[in-house]
Amino acid sequence: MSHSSVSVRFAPSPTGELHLGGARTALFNWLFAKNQGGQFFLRIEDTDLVRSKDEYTDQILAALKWLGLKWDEPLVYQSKRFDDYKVHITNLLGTGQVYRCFCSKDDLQSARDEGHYQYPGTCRNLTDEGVKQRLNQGIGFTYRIRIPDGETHYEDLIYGPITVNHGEVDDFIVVRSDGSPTYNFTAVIDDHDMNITHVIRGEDHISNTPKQILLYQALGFDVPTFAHLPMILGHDKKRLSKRHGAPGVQSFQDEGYLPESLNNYLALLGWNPGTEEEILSMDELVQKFNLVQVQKKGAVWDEKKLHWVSGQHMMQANTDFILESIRRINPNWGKGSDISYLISIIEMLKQRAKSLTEFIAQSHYFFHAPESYDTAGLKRGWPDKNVNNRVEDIQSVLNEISIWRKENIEKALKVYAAAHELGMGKIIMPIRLAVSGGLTGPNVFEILDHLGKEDTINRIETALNVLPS
RNA sequence: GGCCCGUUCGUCUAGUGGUUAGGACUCCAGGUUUUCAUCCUGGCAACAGGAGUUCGAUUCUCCUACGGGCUACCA
Repeated sequence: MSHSSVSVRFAPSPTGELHLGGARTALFNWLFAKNQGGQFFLRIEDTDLVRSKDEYTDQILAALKWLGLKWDEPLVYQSKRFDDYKVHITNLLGTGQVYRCFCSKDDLQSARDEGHYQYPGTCRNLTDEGVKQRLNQGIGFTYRIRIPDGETHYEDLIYGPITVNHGEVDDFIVVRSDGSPTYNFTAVIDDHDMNITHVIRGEDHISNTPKQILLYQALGFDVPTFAHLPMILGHDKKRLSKRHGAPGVQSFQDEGYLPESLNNYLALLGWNPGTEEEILSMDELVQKFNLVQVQKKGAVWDEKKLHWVSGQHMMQANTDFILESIRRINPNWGKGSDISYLISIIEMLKQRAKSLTEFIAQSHYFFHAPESYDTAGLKRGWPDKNVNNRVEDIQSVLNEISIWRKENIEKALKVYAAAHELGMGKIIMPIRLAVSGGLTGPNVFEILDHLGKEDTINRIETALNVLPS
């Protein structure tokens, strides 16, 4: 039934939550698939029974959902495919492309410690008799692939032609002594069984690729196309990790970033649309994405730029969507207020908040009278006792307003300012301080309008009682 | 140790055998905004080094340096 020619997969290992590098790999796979009208699959690489945890799988899936990277069914778990792998081992053993290795872990390790980095080939040419003997003695064994002479060449969609001499490729282990298959082996079989056409993954897999190609050939499978993505780096230019304090994707959600912001920034890390546009919606990313524009060089993670990108998306974001997103990280936000009130607050503030958490912080005074006043703001806006007299005047001016709308408020205060030959700043700063506790925020007349007359008058009253402090 | 990959402003990047090497983030200085954010203007700031090819190299080739990755019975 599948008419699409392109199939890709993201294959995380559930040994930790989804990190930024994984998210970027997932995103690029997804974008490529969508751009090509292909399919995007997910495979959980849980062959490491010791380190894999279900809770990590759950976290990874949740993070991908949040990012909006929907995957096609079925979802593949490698741990459920051990029987499939076994069949291939039997065949490969039959043709001699795989052989049993009876070397112990310790022996191999000590050889490495002495500077012999490659497998010495101890068991490569054991006679049938020799094998039988060892089996009878009950010696544990692994399966290794027999790498033929020659060299392997492939064309990386991002890095170009890559050639490796087989002298550099070890007879690596494909099945451990406990019978479990290793990564390079399972990845090849799964990618084949899942009909993966393009393997898009991190650059750290470049040197695995020849090994896998050799495996494809031994198994008689078609070799897919490979594309390796450059790493995401920390400020020390080393691969980004927890050591850099790099958080999992989940925490970006908690910090109030919109998923499209993270996706947009992640896309810009190692890719560009070929134009000077930087703020792109998911649809635009899908439309413009291609592997040709992907960079070879690793890219340093820059939280500041993410923050800027986030601010751009906040400005453009749909108001209802922002409300929904805020409620997701803070279900109590604006509880008890009319939706229309909340909507108007969002429209006022989304221009100046760069994340949802900033937004929540900046919206506080729309729901609660200030409990304290910004110190630096007081210095400028309410420096001494003289201000109180003026504020009392203003309070009564406001009190006279019968139809409480921002135009009327503005007009009344301007009249007052003109009559007393005062700059508007002298009037607005103390009022802003009184109602919001600080000197930043949207148009002050609009704030008063939203707060309502009673609240405004009360907050000014409170300020008159406690200020200057 | 070996192999593979990479190298343009601090960071993300554009770019061409001849360009004042462009943009974005950050930072700084102005302007607009009665505040803040936005917005506008301006500024700082890069082709790792050395050979070679060439009339001419940031661009092509080689070497060096530096950085990264892999070299596991991890993925």
